[in-house]
Amino acid sequence: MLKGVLPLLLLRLVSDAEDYGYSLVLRLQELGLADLNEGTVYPALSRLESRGLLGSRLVPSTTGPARKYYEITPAGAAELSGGVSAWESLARTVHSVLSPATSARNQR
Amino acid sequence: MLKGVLPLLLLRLVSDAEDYGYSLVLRLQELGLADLNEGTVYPALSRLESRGLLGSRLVPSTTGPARKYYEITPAGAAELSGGVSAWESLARTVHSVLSPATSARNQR
DNA sequence: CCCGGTACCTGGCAAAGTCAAGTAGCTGCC
DNA sequence: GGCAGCTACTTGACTTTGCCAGGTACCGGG
Repeated sequence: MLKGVLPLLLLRLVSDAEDYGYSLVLRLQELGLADLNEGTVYPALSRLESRGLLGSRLVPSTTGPARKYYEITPAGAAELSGGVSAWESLARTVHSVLSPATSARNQR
Repeated sequence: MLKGVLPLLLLRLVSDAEDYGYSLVLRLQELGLADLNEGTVYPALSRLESRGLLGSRLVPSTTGPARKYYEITPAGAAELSGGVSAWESLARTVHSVLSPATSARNQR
């Protein structure tokens, strides 16, 4: 399970430069999320769009059907930055619990 | 959302020393998971027990109803160690995607 | 002309967390 | 004695979200 960070990852990738679903799937797979499925990503993108965090436009491709490029909206950027801090905070907490005394001791 | 790390946190806390649900809720809240609810923790503990990762016994208390103490099983310990590496791997991946743009300035 | 790669969508499912409420033992206060 | 309030666990309905499977469709090459 991706534990709900997927939307965050998508926002982040798209915030660099607009991109389309299929490409995002491939990028995430290469980043180490090998068993990530299209059936997971596309709905996630749709949700983000319907929440107004992403915008999209169709662009014809010469190598296949039209691609749906997504770009981040201001609301999406806000969500992203809030989400990143939430994630960092959670990750720190989890790490401090999971890792034995060595690091748990001088964590804040 | 705690996104699936909760079982891991519980296994970890219990692996230190056996403990009961209510106490675990309080400990996790103090660790920074303030909006964590009993309704989240108790079912999570039950699931872990039904999967054979935790064992339990009832112990009468002088300050209220009997407490259900959980202790980790060998299977639970295995699950824990596997889960920790999975988490750390995921965390690393997520961090590497998220970090680049969120300038290093508001890191810890 | 069909196959394989590109590209998207959908519906049904299951796991896990949230919310809300309920049950019940215990202490202390009036 | 009764009630408030803390302790402690349980349960049910609901929602999100990821997983799986399948479907549609455009394209180039053998």
